Amino acid sequence: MNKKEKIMNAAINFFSENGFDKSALDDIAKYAGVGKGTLYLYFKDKEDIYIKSIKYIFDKWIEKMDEVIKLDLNASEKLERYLDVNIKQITSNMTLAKILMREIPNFLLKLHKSNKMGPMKIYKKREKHLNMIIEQGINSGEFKNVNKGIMANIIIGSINSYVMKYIFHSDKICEKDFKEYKKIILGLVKKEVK
Amino acid sequence: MNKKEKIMNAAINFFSENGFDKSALDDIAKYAGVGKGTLYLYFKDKEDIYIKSIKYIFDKWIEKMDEVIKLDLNASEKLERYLDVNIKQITSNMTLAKILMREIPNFLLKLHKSNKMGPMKIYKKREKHLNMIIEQGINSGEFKNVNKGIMANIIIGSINSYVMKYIFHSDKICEKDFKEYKKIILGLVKKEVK
Amino acid sequence: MNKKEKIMNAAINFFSENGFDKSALDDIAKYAGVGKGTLYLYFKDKEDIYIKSIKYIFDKWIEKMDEVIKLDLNASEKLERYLDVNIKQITSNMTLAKILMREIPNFLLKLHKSNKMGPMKIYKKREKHLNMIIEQGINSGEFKNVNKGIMANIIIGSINSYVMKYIFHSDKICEKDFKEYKKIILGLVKKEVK
Amino acid sequence: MNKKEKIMNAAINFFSENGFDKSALDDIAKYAGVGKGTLYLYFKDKEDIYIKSIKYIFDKWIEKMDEVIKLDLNASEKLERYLDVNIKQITSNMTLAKILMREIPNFLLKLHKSNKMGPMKIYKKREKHLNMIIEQGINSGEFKNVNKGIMANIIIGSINSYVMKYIFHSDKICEKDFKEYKKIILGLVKKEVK
DNA sequence: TATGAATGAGCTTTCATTCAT
DNA sequence: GATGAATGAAAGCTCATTCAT
Repeated sequence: MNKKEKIMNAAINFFSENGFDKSALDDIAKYAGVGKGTLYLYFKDKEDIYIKSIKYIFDKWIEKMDEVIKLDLNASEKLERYLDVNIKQITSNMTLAKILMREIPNFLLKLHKSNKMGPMKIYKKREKHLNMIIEQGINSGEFKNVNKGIMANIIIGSINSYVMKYIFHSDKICEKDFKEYKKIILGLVKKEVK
Repeated sequence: MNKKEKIMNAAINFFSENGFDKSALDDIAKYAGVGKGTLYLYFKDKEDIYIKSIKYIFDKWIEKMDEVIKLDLNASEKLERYLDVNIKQITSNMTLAKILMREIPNFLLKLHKSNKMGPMKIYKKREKHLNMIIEQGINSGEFKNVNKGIMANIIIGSINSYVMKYIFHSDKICEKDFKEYKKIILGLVKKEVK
Repeated sequence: MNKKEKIMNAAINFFSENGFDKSALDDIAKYAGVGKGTLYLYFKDKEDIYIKSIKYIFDKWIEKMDEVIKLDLNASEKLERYLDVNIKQITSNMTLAKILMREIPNFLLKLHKSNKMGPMKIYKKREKHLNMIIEQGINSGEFKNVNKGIMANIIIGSINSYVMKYIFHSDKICEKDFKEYKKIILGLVKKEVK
Repeated sequence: MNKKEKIMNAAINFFSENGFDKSALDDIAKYAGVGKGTLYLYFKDKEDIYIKSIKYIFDKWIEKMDEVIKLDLNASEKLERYLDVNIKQITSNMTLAKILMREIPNFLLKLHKSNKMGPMKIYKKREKHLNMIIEQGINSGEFKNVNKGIMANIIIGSINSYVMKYIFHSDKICEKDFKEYKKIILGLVKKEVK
């Protein structure tokens, strides 16, 4: 892991735990094992560390999702795997969960305010992925002819809800619940079998 | 409007726009038309203003939702009205939308950290409401026998997704989209008609 | 002395001794007997403290010069008194001397760079004063018909030179020297007596 | 130009424009085309670069003045040429002008504070030169029997005033003004002709 | 000899909180 | 109750200097 990555890892650690303003560069530097001045060799300022770090962890996550999309599976299997990757990944990693829940909205509003919506495209990835899966399912006749955009948003929203639940009741989330959840989501899109 | 309310209104205004840390008590006091010291007569500290203000706006919103719940309607009509109240209210009020999107998660994580989960019950209200509506639908035979908890979460998540979309593309959100959205949500729970 | 003046006095003390950048607001606040934050109640930022403080001491000095100008004296006497006020005042006050020597040029270049030349008019006061005295002398027939502007500049330059000498050899500057100096300056402008 | 000179040239460039504290060694090294560490092979620290650079440009300038002193001219011609060298040189080179106006005083106070007055002798050169010219004039009967030291200081001061005027009103300074100025300075020392 | 990545002391500035009035 | 002047801890950021290469 090079120095830039060390810094981003440290940053993510504090940002996810305390949010942007309550995270001190002093702590991030110490945790990363570098001098405070070193941060400024790799990043322009605190916001730059924040944005690049969020994007960094997001990109790693998106990679995993992209892999699923490329698999040679039918739409139902793919959607199931996709939910696995999303929920399992997130709920096995409190940091990612907190980022998703608090920092992403904060991050988007920040970008929105400063008109730097470029990086926001990372956020649209999930929407795009789900659109692709649903389209595949419709074309292959597996899925009902639902409105892709709206359905994608419903699924994303449900993932987020699930994550939020996890953060506050992580003990009560179990494999059985998750199976039930997946079954319902699949039920939303799959054609009824007579 | 008494002084405490004036302060909370001012607070909401800044918190929703700039978040907790970027909102200055100086501005809040000025906007509320009271002295800075006065804030401390009504609230313990900044966080107390934050928590009470979020709760305040939330409660007013919950009241509206409670009204719907009490109406003498069948489950489908009630769910539709409930979505109306949620989406219409939120998307006609950017402040509320931003609170929902950014401050609520932040707020919950804050409470979670400081072990003051008491106020969090306000957040469970929507879950409870939806549970009630779905239960009514199931009992009356209108709705399929879905898992209430999971379905409630899916619906809440979809509302949140919808709000986020609104914040970033408020121009593109139209009545037609909303109708389609409602039809789909209702489709999730209603029994098929032969 | 009110708080703003206390701060400016403290500021002048450090700025004259160490220059702008080597003067710490921490020290200025401590010396002034106020909290660091208090500086920002009375001034916008460090540069504002600097500019206002320089202007402050300059203005007090200009007042003294203005008094001389208003005296009912002939031009020779007035010029002599003017040199007294300039040299005596400066050389009895190392702070003023250092301000004149280092901070004023620095100050002017700063203003020049930031295009805020408004306050520079304070610097033109001496030029104006001398122009007035010389004009009076010419009109009354006491002085030769010299070029006022150039002569005023020569006199100002000579004062500055004198001050610089003082800073580095304050021990060697004596009353006798000063008398000689004044005689020469007066000799530059006064008509020869047959 | 060797590396040391390259560095001093770069240094002068920044010091004259921004002063000591606002000039970054980073920029100086880059401008000089050497590594930042290299600065420390040739100089002890930033102040050393500053002092040696000022001295360097000063020495080059003094050389020019020395040449005039050595010329086989009468005192009046020499003084005129001396003013030419001073004013023309300075006012054709904003860098030199700014050094003279701001950095020299700063430089001298710095040296004075750290008791390293050795290099200050460079500053006395002009005084010495003028003393020599005036002495020559007095001895040859061209000049009045003025106090050399004081007269030298008056002339130096007038040059400085002239330079300051130039920096702020460089457009308005013209050949005609300069001629008038020289005539007056010469008038100060030359014997009246019946 | 030459480098530039790395450092951390030191700076300015902000702002929640206090308290005398 | 109501105020706002005063505070100082805490933060982000800069940059002269070092040192492994």
